[in-house]
Amino acid sequence: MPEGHTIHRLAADHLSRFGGRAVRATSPQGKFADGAALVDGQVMETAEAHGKHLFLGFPGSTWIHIHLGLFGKLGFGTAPAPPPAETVRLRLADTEAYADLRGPTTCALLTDGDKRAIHARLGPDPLRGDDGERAWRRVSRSRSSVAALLMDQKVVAGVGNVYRAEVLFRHGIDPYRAGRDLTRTEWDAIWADLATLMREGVRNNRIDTVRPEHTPEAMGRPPRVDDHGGEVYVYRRTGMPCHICGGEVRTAGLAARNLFWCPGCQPG
DNA sequence: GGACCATGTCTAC
DNA sequence: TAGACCTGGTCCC
Repeated sequence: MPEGHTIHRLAADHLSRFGGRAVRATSPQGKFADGAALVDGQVMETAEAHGKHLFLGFPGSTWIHIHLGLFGKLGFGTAPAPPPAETVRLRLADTEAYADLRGPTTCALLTDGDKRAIHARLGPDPLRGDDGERAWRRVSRSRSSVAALLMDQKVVAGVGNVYRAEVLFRHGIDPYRAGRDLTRTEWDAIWADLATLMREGVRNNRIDTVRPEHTPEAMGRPPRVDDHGGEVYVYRRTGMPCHICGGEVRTAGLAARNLFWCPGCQPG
């Protein structure tokens, strides 16, 4: 269940295992059989990510485009690969390693032109070294809530429900505030923080957002591990006390997703 | 074994 | 905004 940091990590993982090497490609599940046959035996030349989209590059300007969606997973293993499960959409393998893709929203072949079109409809990505200027132009003109804007991939590519909730908490911003009511200073701080948090997410392969001074050890409280593997302030902590003010963390539906925030620390 | 939920996105109404 | 879609983990019977 991936946000942008996971996809950038996966791009790097593909490059380190398969970059410059010929790979066998198969689709045990069958839904990508034609695509797999076309790249089978080809050299993986590059791998890159933009937001939550992963692109694996093969000769002849041919790309495998992968979007994991909510359920998709990519798992790596060491050769020899075991018989694949029936749900594996795509298996890439060489003599050293294999990668199994399951449950993606998208796994398709693209031309260069197709790929450019995807980049064009995505907003700037903090993990691609983009600056926040283009995003600010949209945010500062929008009546939509900052919570909705952060999840809009045309505005910012790569942010998902966890980073949205956490970055707004870290900056004390009410998720329902309209984008056009943010100050430039607030937006710049959010953008810079996203870049820092997401880079750390790539490095650690998990989302941690709690500042050192707010860890349980620093605050003299019992240790805790949030059930998605990282340390967070509000994500999926509904009804629990806020680490900072002790008030109750709240949740609400916003555009078919769960929004989490602390009304005490993020006043409207 | 079944219901339900999830870090996502698209489409139809 | 509701429903669809792709999978797997957890909880409850």
